[in-house]
Amino acid sequence: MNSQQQDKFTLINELARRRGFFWQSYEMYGGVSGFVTYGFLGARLKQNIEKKLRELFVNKLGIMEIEAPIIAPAKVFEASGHVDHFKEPMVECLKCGRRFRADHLLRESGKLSEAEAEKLNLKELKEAIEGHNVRCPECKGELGEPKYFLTMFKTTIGPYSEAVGYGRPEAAQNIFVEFRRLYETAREKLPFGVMQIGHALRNEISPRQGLIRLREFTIVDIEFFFDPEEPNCFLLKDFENETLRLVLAESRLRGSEDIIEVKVKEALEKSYIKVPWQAVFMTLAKKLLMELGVPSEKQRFIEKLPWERAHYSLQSFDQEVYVDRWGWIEVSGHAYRADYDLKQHMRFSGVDTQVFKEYERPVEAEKTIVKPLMTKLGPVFKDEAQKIAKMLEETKPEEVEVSFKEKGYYMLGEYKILPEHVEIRKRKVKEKGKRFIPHVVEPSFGSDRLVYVTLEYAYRVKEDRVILSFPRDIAPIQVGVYPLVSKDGLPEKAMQVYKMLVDEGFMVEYDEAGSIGRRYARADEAGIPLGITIDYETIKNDTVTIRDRDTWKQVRNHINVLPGLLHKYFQSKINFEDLGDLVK
RNA sequence: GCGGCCGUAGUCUAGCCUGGCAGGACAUCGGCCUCCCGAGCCGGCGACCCGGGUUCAAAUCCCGGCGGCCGCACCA
Repeated sequence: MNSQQQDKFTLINELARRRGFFWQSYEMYGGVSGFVTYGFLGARLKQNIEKKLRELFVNKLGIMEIEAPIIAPAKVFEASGHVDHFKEPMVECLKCGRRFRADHLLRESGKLSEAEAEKLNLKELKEAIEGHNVRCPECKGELGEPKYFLTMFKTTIGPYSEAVGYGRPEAAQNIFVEFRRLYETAREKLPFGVMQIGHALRNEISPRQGLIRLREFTIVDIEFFFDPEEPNCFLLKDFENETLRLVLAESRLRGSEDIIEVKVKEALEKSYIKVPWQAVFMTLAKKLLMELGVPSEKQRFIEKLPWERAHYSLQSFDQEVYVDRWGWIEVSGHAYRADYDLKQHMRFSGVDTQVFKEYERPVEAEKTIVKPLMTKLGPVFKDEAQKIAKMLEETKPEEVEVSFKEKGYYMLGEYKILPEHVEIRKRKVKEKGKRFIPHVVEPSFGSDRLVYVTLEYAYRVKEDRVILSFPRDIAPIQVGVYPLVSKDGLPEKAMQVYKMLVDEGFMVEYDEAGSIGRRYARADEAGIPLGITIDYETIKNDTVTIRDRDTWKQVRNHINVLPGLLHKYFQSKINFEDLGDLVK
């Protein structure tokens, strides 16, 4: 195969394996799809990309970063809805053992529409398969019981099989389950954001797109909490004139994927994007990708259709980047999760996830209070009285009052509460504030996908040589140091320069193997932005040449000004031409 | 998960049809040479995806598995 005919995905995967950016894990045992190991260059590239995310969100926006376990007890993902939603119905042929998506068989057999088939539960699927006499499409054998294939990794915690745990399919839930403590740490003020960068696990049925779809991958989840009654974003004025390229759900429903280019301000005025904070995060995501080397015209935000959205989301945009092989692929998702998750965890755990917000001025209001009379509840409900009292406190008093008036009793779950069990009081109160569950917008990045698109957009071919033109602030190695030839004291001098730059905190590589041209070529392929060459002039006057990876131009300057200039260069405060006098 | 194609050093590949010592190129390492872009010379390391079968003998033929690519499906 000729390298010119291959697509960039293939070229990048080959280069990645050869130069040690990443490769498929467990090759020794035949390899397992969906798992990847980053080598020296790739691990550092990924760290540098994540460092940029931290600079952007943690340093500049004050979002708090946490690090929490990958394994969670089953309850967490039961509450979050993942146990119910993160699964596909499968059915196995009793004769040949092949497995199929149960709903797809029904759809393909022409008996049901896509929407109908998707709604069925296991029992209904079984009945539909039997009722329509659907058989194995391969061998016409009889089909067994439909079963769900759970796409979360399941395990047990400790030695007891009943202690079920799941590998997290997203890093978000850690933030929701720790909400109370995080809110306290944020000094009980809204809005505030929490970020987690970590591994997530999804047992994909058939992943085979390299870094694009993995079973274990790094996810960057940010949960940004705000008061739904005050959704305005104090950063909006900095971003309202930025443009976003959107593909709206309404136009997708009309069968068009046209991209509209709108200013953030307009997107909010026209309600294309429901929450201002979400628009701001989308803008930041766009800028981030540009800094990783993806031009804005190769990016778009596509609004998910209602049935494409995750179960927790009210509005979702996927940030997509155009790549050579697959066209548009998702690099980040922006979901408006509202109060879904905190509400669910409050329901399942019984822990109050509401926040209290003080009004500027107290509001006078008449309040109905249902006070449980323990002397009455105790004898009737015995040891359940405590629990009932607590449940009554969480019930809306008005509901109880209305029910007493209409029916003479109130059903609290399975408990029948009579008027004599409680005291209903009206009281004028000064409301000092309100209690509510914060809403949340979630920007979520796939770290591995960011690495991939960075590689693809850095990939260039110049005079038949491969160059990885990484933006200078994420290059895994910053500087190469080379003696022009390995004799006459040049290597010794080069080692001095190498050590000085290492001491200055740069990522430096020393190389004296082979011809100088070969070393430059190797460095270009590893994406090293600058090459410093020690030649015979260095011996005379302590000057070196500095070579630019992308243009192959060289400048010359004194060794002792290198540290200061290089620091400025890597902070993008000066350009290559400012590093010295142009050679030739 | 289904169908088609495929699997030989780090990479690309010859050999497979017709069974008989697995060869080359690039990369890499050591040496020589070398005053700025994968130069040259000498030398070294390094491979038949795994398992089973047929056979005196399997990279080669057969079966199964694993993995890859393409298409379908999936991607909450």
